[in-house]
This record gives sequence, C-alpha cells and structure tokens, in this order.
Amino acid sequence: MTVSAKTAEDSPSENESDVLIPTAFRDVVGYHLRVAQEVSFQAFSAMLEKSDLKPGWYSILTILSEYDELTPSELSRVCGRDRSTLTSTLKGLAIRGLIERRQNPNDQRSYSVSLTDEGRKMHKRLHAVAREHDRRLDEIVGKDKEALIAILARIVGALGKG
Amino acid sequence: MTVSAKTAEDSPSENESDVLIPTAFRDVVGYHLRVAQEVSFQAFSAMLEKSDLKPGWYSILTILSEYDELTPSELSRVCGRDRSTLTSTLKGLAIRGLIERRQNPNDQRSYSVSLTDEGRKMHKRLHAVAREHDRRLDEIVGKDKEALIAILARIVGALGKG
DNA sequence: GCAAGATAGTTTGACATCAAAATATTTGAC
DNA sequence: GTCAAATATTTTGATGTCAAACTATCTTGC
Repeated sequence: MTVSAKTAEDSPSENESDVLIPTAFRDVVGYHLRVAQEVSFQAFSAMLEKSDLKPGWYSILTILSEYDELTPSELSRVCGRDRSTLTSTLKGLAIRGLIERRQNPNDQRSYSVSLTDEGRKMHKRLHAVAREHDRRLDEIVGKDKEALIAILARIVGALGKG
Repeated sequence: MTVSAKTAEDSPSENESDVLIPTAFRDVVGYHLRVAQEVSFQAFSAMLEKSDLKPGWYSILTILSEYDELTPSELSRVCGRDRSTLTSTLKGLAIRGLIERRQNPNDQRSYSVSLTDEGRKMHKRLHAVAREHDRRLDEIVGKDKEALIAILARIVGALGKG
C-alpha cells in the first residue's frame, strides 16, 4: 500500500511496526494514549484467543476476588464503568456459574454478587495470563514504570469524573 | 456508598476524584493506561456535547486534511483501525456532505475520499476543540510530555501489529 | 398512610472496535 | 481466454462503552 504525503518535510513518521503517524497527531498526548491503550488491549485479547476466557471478565473477577461481595452499583464504581455496562457481563458470568447473586433481604431492588469456586478458578487462570501481559508491558516500559503510572494517575485525577 | 475492603493494610487507594483503585491493579501499567485513555476520551467528548460535532469524525477529518485523497483501506491503515470500522463513519460523513467519494477509474472496487469545503470547515471547528483538550492534557502532563509520548510510542512499537 | 422523590437495576439506542464471512472486481497462471 | 487467487469494500456478529428512559422498590415529608 502506498500513501503519498503532501511534502517531504511534513511527511508522517513511521515506527518499527509500520504504523503511520499523522503529523497533526505526533505531539498529541491523547492520540498516543489511545493508540497505546488499544494495542495493549489487543495484545491481551490475543493472549486469550483459543481459550474460553474473555478479557472483559478479568476486571470484574479480580475486583470480586478482592471485595467478597458487591452490588452491581458498587462494582460499577470500583471498576469505573457505568452501571448499565455491567448488566450483560454479569449475566454472562452468572450463566457460566462464575458468580452468584444473592438478594438483599432489606431491599428487594438490590442484590450482591460474589465469586463461586468456579469463578475463583477462572480468575486464577485469567490472572496468570494478565500477569504475563503485565510483564511484557513492564519490560517495554522499563525503569520509567513508576513515573508513567504517576503521570497516568495524574491525568485520571485531573480529568476524571470532572 | 460504602465498600468494605477485606483488611486495612491492603485496602484500595482512592485518588482525588474519588475513584477506587483495586489493589491488584495498582502497579499494572495496562490498567492505568486504560483508565487514563477513557477519561481523556470522555473529557474530549464532553467538550463536544451540545454541538453537532462527533468525536469519531475528528481523526478521519484530520487525516484527510493531511492526505488530500485516500482510499478507505489507506485511511484505515493511517488511522490504525480495521477497514470495517470506517464504513459507517464514512457513510455518515458522506451523507453530511463533509467528504466526497470518487470512483477509481482503474478499479471498480475502489474509490477515494477527500474533504469537501464543508468538511474542511468542520475539521477546523473540531480541531479547535481538540487543541483545547490537548492543552489541558499538556498542562497536566507538564515537562514529562516528551518522555510520556516516547514510552507510549515504545509500547505501540513493541506490541503493535505483533 | 400516601404521594413525591430518590435509588437499584435493566433496557434501549447510538457509537466504536475487531474478526470473519460475503460480494464484487481485478490480476495472474496457464 | 478462462479459472483461480488476491484485493477492496461491506456486512454481520460479538464486545464494550455511555447516557437516557423505564420499572420496581424504598424513603421521606407531611
């Protein structure tokens, strides 16, 4: 595929994986953030290919393994996504017997979810893959890891829930 | 909302915007990457609320303003997303008269897209908002910007198209 | 008590994303 | 020339995201 740039001096750069970067985006933090997050997610997903594990389960199972019991709303807050986003994932996890729902006796609207033994096993398997992925990222990031996380956390703190 | 942690010493941390970070994710680059990208995107989207501008248009219009004419496949490569992802966005842009499609006389399967005058105007409007967003990010990131972009580019180079 | 408003969860609709399958067309081998 | 393989694009289906609308239930004020 040939893509011609307007002129030589403002022609887009090309990194080692042959991805063209439009000049208008070269110094834009948001762009690099998005692309990095996407390749990271794709790489994690690729590691789960051919398994019965789904990337979307990981954060939920991990959170539930830390907090024994949570309502969907609490879970939504901890994992940082909208309530409505969780509905279908929780349904899938329940159908597969990875989580249990327990009615709140004091509030008919509400229920809590917790891991089943199957869920704990599934979490362990997912966690092993996730750790492998983390190691890859750690290796790429190297000594800058602490600084990187600090900057990213600063972005979340400054823009989040704003 | 009350979320009880298992114990005090491994209880999740809380940053200034009241987002809980599960301990299992605290030192995980991928997690912070995802959350930072999400808040960045949400902040950009929020800036476009109440306007007729859509965040998804921005990268395409920007790329087209750099490369005068591209086929969907070329565009897909430059913006780093799958071909199929672009179809509906391009359709929307065409319907709104922001881009023009021109048949390739040598290949009936293929066509090229380019900005219309309306498209150029729309791109200018979006770019103004995007620059505002960039400034916000730059301010948050501060002197670490170059280093941050270098790390993110390293992640993309190492994991991308792998 | 009862009506109004708050809250918990789900549903729906708009967007994005990918991968795989389907179409249409071109290229290449013979 | 014809048929097979490659290519360009679209369609379809699975995920995942948000916001807004909807249902059911609970709480509050009176």
